[in-house]
Amino acid sequence: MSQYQSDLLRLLDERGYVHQMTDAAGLDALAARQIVPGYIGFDATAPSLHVGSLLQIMLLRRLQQGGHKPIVVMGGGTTKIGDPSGKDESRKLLTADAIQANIASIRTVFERLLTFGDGPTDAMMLDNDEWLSALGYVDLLRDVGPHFTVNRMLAFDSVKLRLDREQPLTFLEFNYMILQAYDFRELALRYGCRLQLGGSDQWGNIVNGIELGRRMERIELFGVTSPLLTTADGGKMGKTAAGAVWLNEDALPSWDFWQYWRNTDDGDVGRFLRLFTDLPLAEIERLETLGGSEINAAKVVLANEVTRLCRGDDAARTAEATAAATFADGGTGGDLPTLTLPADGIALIDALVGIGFAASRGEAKRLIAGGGARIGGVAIGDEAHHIAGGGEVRISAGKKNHGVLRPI
RNA sequence: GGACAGGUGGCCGAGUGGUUAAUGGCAGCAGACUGUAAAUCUGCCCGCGAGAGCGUACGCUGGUUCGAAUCCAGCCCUGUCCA
Repeated sequence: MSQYQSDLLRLLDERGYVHQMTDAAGLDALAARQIVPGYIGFDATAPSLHVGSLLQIMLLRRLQQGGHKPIVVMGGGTTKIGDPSGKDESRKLLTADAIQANIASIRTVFERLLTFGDGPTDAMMLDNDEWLSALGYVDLLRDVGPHFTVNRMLAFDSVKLRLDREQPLTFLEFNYMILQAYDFRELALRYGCRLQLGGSDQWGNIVNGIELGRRMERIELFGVTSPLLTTADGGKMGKTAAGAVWLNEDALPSWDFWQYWRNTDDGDVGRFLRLFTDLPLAEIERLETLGGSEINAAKVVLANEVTRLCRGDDAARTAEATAAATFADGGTGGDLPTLTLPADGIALIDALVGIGFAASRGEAKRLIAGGGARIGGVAIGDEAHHIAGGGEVRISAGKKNHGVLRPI
């Protein structure tokens, strides 16, 4: 396994980050010899990335830990286009202002996971709009166009999928891969970037960039892709009752974030510990051998570590304390969602909606009818139930969603 | 520009005048079992309403009809082929 020379490849390999790699020996030699600037591109379509992107961010973190320079490329320019990969619908186009606001918001998470600065291995964040916007169409066609054949572009999965499904693929989107390849070349010229990382769905795009670099500039570039992360039951990562699991705290409370990790499938625990935490491998190996219900201890460690990385120490500690109070003692912890309880009480339905456990009154009723609504741990089957005011009340929807009604 | 096919609930996909708020699958939520896991089984799954019911909904606009997702017309969008 670890016949690699470089710390970087050894690190990536032993923690399970590598799906495919171009010229492993070449990259290994390079990384052993010099600081390798490497980049990953991120979307700027929303004000926060979600856990699906965390693996990529961790790749950059490992790059830095391995003594190299991570470059975060925000797709300000490419977001104006939309990557057709893996999507079967075109994305909505965003205004420049919205994109800039998104980038600023996303940056806050990167600052927790990477060390930014001016040093040789400090991270930097760029916006590809910087060079893409300045491109002249004719120049681009002349310089880059000859290096792409439509034949090959049509063979790409991202394109083929759309065509096979008889779904529209606009020319705008078709050009995405060209611009991404151009990014790599541009980063190589500007910053000596030699490596692009990404999810396995980016393999084609990455290889394009490598080829473009070689053909236009005769630079040798490298690519590494990480495995597509699915949960043990085959689903995509990153969905909860409330929707996507956002990395930004203002998009998803840390309590919910912590809970997401706490509820990891048994079969994913070891893998996730390796990928998403800095725990030493020996420690992880010990944790993943825990059997039966003991594996819950490992899940708590996972939740704590990931929350600590993404949200900070306090967030992790509060969430853990809340979980202990809520689940182990059946009480209420500080992190639970709260709703003020008026002096004359509140209808159960309104409380469920108000605290966010039901999206509509109808949904709240169904929850009650299904036996999922609890007050102080006791299931309430009466839709018209009224919660009396006065003291603090614990309200639950199902076994996992708990909240507190607190008198004013 | 022409011919043909198509646009249905988060997604896929049935439905071609009435018992259709619309079969089925996926995703999601809840219950049982458990370990805040998985698998399995059960229920739920547009909104409002205690309820009878009401309001919205099958690309858009208008029409035919007692009654339309279903028929007609125009428009918009997509695909395939032709020019």
